[in-house]
Amino acid sequence: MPAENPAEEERGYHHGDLRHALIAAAAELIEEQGLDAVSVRALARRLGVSPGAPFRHFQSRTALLTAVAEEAQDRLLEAVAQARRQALEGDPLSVFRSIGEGYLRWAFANPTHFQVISTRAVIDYDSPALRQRNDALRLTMSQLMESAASQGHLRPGDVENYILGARALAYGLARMHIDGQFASWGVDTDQALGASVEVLDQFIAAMRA
Amino acid sequence: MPAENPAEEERGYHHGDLRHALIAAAAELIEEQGLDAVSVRALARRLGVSPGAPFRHFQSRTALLTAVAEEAQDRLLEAVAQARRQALEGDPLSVFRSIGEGYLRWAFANPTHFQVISTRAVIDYDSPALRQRNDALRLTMSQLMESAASQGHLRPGDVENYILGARALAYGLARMHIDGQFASWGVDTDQALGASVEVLDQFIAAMRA
DNA sequence: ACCTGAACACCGTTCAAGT
DNA sequence: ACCTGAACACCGTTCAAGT
Repeated sequence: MPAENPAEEERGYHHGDLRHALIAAAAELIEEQGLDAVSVRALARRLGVSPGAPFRHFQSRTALLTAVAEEAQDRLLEAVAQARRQALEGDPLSVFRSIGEGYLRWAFANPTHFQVISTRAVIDYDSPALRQRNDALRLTMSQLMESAASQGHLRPGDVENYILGARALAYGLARMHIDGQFASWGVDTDQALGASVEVLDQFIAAMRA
Repeated sequence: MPAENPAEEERGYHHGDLRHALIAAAAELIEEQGLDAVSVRALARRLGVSPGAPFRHFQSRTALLTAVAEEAQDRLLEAVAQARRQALEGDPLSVFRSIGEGYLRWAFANPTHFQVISTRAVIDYDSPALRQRNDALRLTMSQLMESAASQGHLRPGDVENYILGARALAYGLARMHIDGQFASWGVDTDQALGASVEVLDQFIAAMRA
């Protein structure tokens, strides 16, 4: 974070923090017009630099989108962490439920960013940063499940399967939303989040001992 | 299916069934090199026609890929139907489990085609053909769940939530695979199908009364 | 009826040359 | 150190003109 922070408005900035400006502009464009609209050239145009300039800061379009994904994943994990803090009172399984709901709320509120995080082929999955953050979430889920199991709150069955299943359930619901599949499921777009949370609730209830 | 069926090999076919040839070539290219490699121009080159020729048969690249998706969805539904036939003996919930396994097996065996079916932005989701086939699968799931419920095999809870949840679970597992997320889950690619079927098993067991 | 081939407005990426 | 601007090899799509 250097001291320079030139006004992006009006004309006339040709230097400055192009790297971060690119990430921010990409995040904006994704929100406004979807992933496909994010071309390196369009970003360069938006920031008033030449088509080749972004490549001083990112190896490729994929590398740029990976940086966007890392930022988005940070916000997702923040949302999950906040959901966890607000749910301190309950037993492990209801905390688990709360972080699932936080995950779903964020994904439904930020569909295109969720898409960037989750879609391979658009980002570089070998990114250590992405992997670390993903591991952090998995660890949180594991700990909650393990303590639910050791406190006898969990139905018989392999704990790893419950963790992976819960993750796949939330991931599936979020992707069904961004892939536009709730419509063909008889669920209106504005009811999709509510329906998803209900589903999550019921499946976690089914996991209880 | 017209009588003409010119040899695609060697040189020299400029007419023929270009429409179906395009769909077949697209399916091949998807399998060989992934979705991104499927450009209209590359297909035209492969079939020895000019860049504009495909547009006599499809409005757009999206329309072409939608046709590919319809074919792929047919094969997926066939796989599911076959799984159902082979599982006639059991109670409704174990039939349900079998079609889930059939779904997963197909998705894991045909990842790029599953991607084409499921990814909006690449195909036209308003396609009536796609919607009809999707409805057919949903109806099958509904019937099995309803009869499981009426025979008292199902745990208390809203039946619709179980159906949507089961679908989201299978969809999520399949998409986690094509999105390359099992690696960061500590599951090798060649174990992903087995792990997914186990998860499905355990969740269906949890739904039992 | 179907196809060609040129054209238009885009891409991602590279690289000499400028400051 | 960072950026420009031209260049290369691609796209999807349109459309007159050919057969």
